[in-house]
Amino acid sequence: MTNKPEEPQQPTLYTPAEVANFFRVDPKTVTRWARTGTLNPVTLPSGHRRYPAAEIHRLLQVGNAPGPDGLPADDGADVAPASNPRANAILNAVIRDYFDGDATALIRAVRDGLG
Amino acid sequence: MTNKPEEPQQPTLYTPAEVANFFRVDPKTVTRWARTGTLNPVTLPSGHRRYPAAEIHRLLQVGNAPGPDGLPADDGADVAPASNPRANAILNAVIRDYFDGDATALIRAVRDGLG
DNA sequence: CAAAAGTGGGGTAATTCGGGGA
DNA sequence: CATGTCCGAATTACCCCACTTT
Repeated sequence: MTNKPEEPQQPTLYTPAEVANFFRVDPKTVTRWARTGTLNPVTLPSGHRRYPAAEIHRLLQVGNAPGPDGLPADDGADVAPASNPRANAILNAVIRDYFDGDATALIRAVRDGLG
Repeated sequence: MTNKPEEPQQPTLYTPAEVANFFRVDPKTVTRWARTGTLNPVTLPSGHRRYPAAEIHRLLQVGNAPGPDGLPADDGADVAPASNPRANAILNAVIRDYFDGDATALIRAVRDGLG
C-alpha cells in the first residue's frame, strides 16, 4: 500500500456506533433511519452497514436534524390531493414489505395495482 | 507493496489493508470474507491474498456514493439493485409529505425522479 | 543477516442485526 | 409515529504469535 495511487485513508465511512454518537441516539435508531431511507449506507456482505461521511455531515448541519421530516421535499410539485383509499392501502403494504429491500418493487407494485 | 507498478497487472489487485479501508472494516474481516467465500482473491504462493478490483467494486457499489477521495467512481454501470439511493430519498420524502393525503403524488414523483 | 511492516491463524470481547414489545 | 430497551444469533474488532516480504 505504499505505491497504490488510490487509498482512502480518511474514514469516509462511519460505523453505526459512530453515527449514533454523533446524533446522540441509540444505534438502533440509526438502523431505523437506514431502513426508512433517511440514510443510505453501504451494506456489507454480512448485512452490517457503514454510513458515508458525506451523508452524515449533511444531516448534522444545523437545521437539518434527522427528524421525521429531515428529508428535503425538493419536488415541491403541487400534487393533486386525491385521497385514494385503495391506493393508500396498496402502497402502504408494499412500502412496509418491500421498500427497504427494493424501491423498484414499490414502483412496479404501484403501477400494477393502480394502473 | 509486493509488486511494482511496472509489473503489467491487467486487473488491479488490492491488498487486504486497502480492501479493509474501502469497507471501513478490520483487515481480518476481509480475510474472513475470503475464507467464507464472500470474496475470491488471488492467492500468492506465500498464502497471502490479493483482491481483484472488480470484486471489490461490485460489493462496494451497493447503495454507496463514494466521495471525491473515495475511489471507485463507479463505472456507470448503474444497475438498479436492491437499493437505489436517489429513489430512496425521493420516495421517502414524498411518502412522508404526501402519502397521507394523496398516493398519486408518490407515483408522479417516482416517474419524474426515476424516469 | 537483521529489522520493520504486512498478513495469516486463532481466540475472546464488543458490535450489530433482527424481531418483538414497552 | 418515532425512539429506547431486551433478547438471541451472527458478525466484527482487538489481542496474541508465526511467517513472508521488503
